[in-house]
Amino acid sequence: MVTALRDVFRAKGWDGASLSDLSRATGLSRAALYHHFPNGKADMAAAALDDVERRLGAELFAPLAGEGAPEARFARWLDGIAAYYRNGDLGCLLGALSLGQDEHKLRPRVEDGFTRWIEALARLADERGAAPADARASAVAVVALIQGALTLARATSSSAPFETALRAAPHILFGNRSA
Amino acid sequence: MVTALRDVFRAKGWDGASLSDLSRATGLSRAALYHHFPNGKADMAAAALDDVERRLGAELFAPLAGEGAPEARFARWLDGIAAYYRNGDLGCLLGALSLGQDEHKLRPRVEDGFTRWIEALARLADERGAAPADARASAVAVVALIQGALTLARATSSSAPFETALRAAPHILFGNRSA
DNA sequence: GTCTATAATAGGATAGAC
DNA sequence: GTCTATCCTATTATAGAC
Repeated sequence: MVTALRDVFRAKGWDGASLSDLSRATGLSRAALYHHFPNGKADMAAAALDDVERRLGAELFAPLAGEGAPEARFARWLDGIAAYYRNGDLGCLLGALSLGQDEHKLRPRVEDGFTRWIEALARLADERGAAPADARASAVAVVALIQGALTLARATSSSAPFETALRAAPHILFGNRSA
Repeated sequence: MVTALRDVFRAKGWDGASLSDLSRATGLSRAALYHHFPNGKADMAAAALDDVERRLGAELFAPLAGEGAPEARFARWLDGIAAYYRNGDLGCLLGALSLGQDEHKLRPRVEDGFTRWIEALARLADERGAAPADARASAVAVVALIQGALTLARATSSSAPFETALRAAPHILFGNRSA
């Protein structure tokens, strides 16, 4: 059920995801949703964030910090990313929730999610011997690249930008970029 | 007036931008807005797209195709981009409108806008001698990078990701990346 | 051209039956 | 736990005065 909610937020964002949408996706009435999530949409989005964090943490970010060459781990991670986003057909929950509701409670969680992505990738670049500042800059660039590629994929109804971005990612994370 | 509308869409996206928001930003009543834009929000967003296309076309993309070394033109373009997005404080209209309203009339225009960005940058990489496919891939990566950096900047309330992305952009567009 | 007033609808949320 | 029914508010849109 949470995955159904999650997918609505991924596809429509905070403002676009109405209770009717969420009700339809889950097969539950609006009132029934309030039984599971007393605070309404905010609780549903929080549950979706929980689900994504738990799932991606276990399947993608744990192996990323495992053993083997950094390049090989990153390549596996990219494969996982491609699968999770279905080659660009699905959006990113963090990105979708970053627009809208100005003052809401989810903001820190979204920010935190992005920070974790960046730190995990920065560690990888760091292992390869990059200077800390360069490692972080490369990691930021890779996360931005993937986020933007999902935006382009959605806007153009094509998976091509996403695939292009994933191919470029290793060069950006590990490539020799001075300053 | 159109720039006020534009900025609301940039900040809140299609779903988040209500007529009340647009009315407040312009200082006009909702009814007065309908006088200028008979079809409501859709017309306002279209006018915002017109404004952005005209403005960026003249100030950024025309000089990009001008004379001088590609690297220098690209550097000036990046300066213009930084100014237009106020170092990441403002969002991208295309990106903001890419989420929401499933079937609406603006979709082709958003797609077209992104396509023009990509083609302009691809020409630049092409001038530098990149193979056509590589030039296009690099251009896609740069547009995605900038888009994603704006998402990160908004999510983290920091201009740092945006500035990092702009520094990385020349290496991605012109750097030696083999396939 | 802009306003006030108003309609019609959708969204968010709650009450209470089962 | 899930439903129907309901409420309140916000949103989109229109009518008509000035």
